[in-house]
Amino acid sequence: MKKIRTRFAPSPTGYMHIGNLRTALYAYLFAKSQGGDFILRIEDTDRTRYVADAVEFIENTLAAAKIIPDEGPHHGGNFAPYVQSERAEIYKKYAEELVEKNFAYYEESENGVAIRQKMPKTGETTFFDVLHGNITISNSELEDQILLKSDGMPTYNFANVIDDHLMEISHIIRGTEFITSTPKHVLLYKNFGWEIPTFIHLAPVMGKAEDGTISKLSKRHGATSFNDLIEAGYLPEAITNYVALLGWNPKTNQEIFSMSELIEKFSLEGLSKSPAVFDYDKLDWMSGEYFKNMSDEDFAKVAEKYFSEISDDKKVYLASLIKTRVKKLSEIPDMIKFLKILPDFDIELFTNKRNKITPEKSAEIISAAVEMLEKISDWSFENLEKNISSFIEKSGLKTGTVMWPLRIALAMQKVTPGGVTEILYLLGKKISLERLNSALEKLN
RNA sequence: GGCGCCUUCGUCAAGUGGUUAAGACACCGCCCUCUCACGGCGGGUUCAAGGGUUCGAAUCCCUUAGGCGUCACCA
Repeated sequence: MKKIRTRFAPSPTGYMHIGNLRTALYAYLFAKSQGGDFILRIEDTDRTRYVADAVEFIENTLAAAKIIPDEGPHHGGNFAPYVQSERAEIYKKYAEELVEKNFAYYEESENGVAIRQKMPKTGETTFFDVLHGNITISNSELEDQILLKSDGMPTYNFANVIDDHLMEISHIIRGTEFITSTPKHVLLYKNFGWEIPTFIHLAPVMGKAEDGTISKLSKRHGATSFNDLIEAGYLPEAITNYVALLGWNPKTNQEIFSMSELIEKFSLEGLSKSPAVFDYDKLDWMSGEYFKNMSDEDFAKVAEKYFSEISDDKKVYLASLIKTRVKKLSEIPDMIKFLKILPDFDIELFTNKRNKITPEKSAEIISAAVEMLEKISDWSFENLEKNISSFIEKSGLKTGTVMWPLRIALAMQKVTPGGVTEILYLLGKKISLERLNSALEKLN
């Protein structure tokens, strides 16, 4: 059997749209699942759109997503070069061959000489697409397209055919926007007498705007590039996992997949031919699943830059509290800000109906708690827990009734990651007592 | 506008003539609980519309509507 070879052929724009990333992922997964090769090829034939370092950017992004090309600009391979601007001579040769065969012709204009493909005026062209079946388009819809521009560079429609053939690409996986230009490509393959590869045109990734309208995912929908998402604090693995399921389903109820599981389970049959809306809620959930499944140590490492104000010996402990409460890393600073800076005193917070708490009652409880806490020298979490529970027991009050005013005094906010004991431990004895005493003063 | 593609819960989706139309996210309720989370249990909401074919249609055919794409010396 012929070796499966797929390619990802982006133009170097310095931006990795999530739809492009998904295309690359599927091409990669398909090749790898079949024991084939995945090729990265840069389509930079439009010299006016040159972006510095864009090739490195693409390579780095793929690497972060764990999509590793077998061949590419910096990966080597038997079909180099993998950058189209470096292959100009090749396209020129084939374009001239087409002119000789009378399938193309020269055209003069003020820009210089270009070569156009001669399209049949009648009949129709049919090609097979794995997702859509046979697609037929009348040749009368086709124009004599430019093959070689007057600057000597090929157009996309020409270069991709030459390269896909020369690089022995077996399956072309790309977006639906190329469906209508595929007959032109097919005609080219026929003109050369080349074998036609298998086409798989993927449905686009859509975005939902605030007003509910749905359109192709774009910047108006917020973070829409892989890098935007990383910046927002999602794990690359979570993004890849989510994106893989956006348009492909494994026919089981499994949702969490490692890259190797993805490769193992991937098949073309699971690909969906209708557009899929990118759902940030579900990405959040999946991201949370990844965090929860991490060890405290690993989470602390990944959240390192957001933990900068916490002393090293407490980072892993903090991680254990945060990892079940976070969907993206960028939420961490707001969540733990109170550890460093106590929000302004607000007496309203000391009133809580459910726990039957009033500012007056709070003062009593805090005062007694301060007395108890001052005597504690072993400020470990376990010891704090022990002392606090016996303190509550002796008081005859309900746990919530005692904890509420303490939490408010310590954090000055109703919601905290972790309970009062956790906060006491994180804050340390000195600061804890300072905050408690300060609240007491203001309450009296 | 021509041509092409698409259409099952709000979203991702299973489903290929006979099912109570899975599952997940989100949402709601309950339990757990010192707050918020986590975890557990439960709930509502779906076959775009209209015609056929058939004993029987989400599944097959036709029409309509809507969405998207494409008509470049961009990719």
